Amino acid sequence: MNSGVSSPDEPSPSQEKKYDAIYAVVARVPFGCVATYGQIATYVPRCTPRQVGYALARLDTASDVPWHRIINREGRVSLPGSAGTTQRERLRAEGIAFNRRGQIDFARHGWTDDAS
DNA sequence: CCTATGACTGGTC
DNA sequence: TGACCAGCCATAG
Repeated sequence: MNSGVSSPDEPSPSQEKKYDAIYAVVARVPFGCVATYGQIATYVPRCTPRQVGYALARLDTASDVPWHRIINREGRVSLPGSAGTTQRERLRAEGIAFNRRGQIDFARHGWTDDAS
């Protein structure tokens, strides 16, 4: 029966599923490569870069998703504080190098979905 | 219900 | 390259 819960459209699972699409694309990024929020949003219909950033922000640093491979269009980490430092460390551990300005060269590590 | 903010992007100057 | 503006969706108060 009712159990006291109406659950008209159970929003909880629905939202998680939507984020799952974003995580799936992020997980598609190979080792030693990086992608931008817009790039991820491009692979997820009805999803905007804002949404991607929000989905990743809701993630945990110990998540199974390689969120550290996601950077902004400037080729730089957008995470504030220690979180950004941690991301740089991870990228560095994957063989990703930074420019003189601390930016990543997309021509060198820019991920392309040519394997789709 | 409305307003404000955010791990953003694209176009224009 | 950097600054400004508008669009986008979700979460928080």
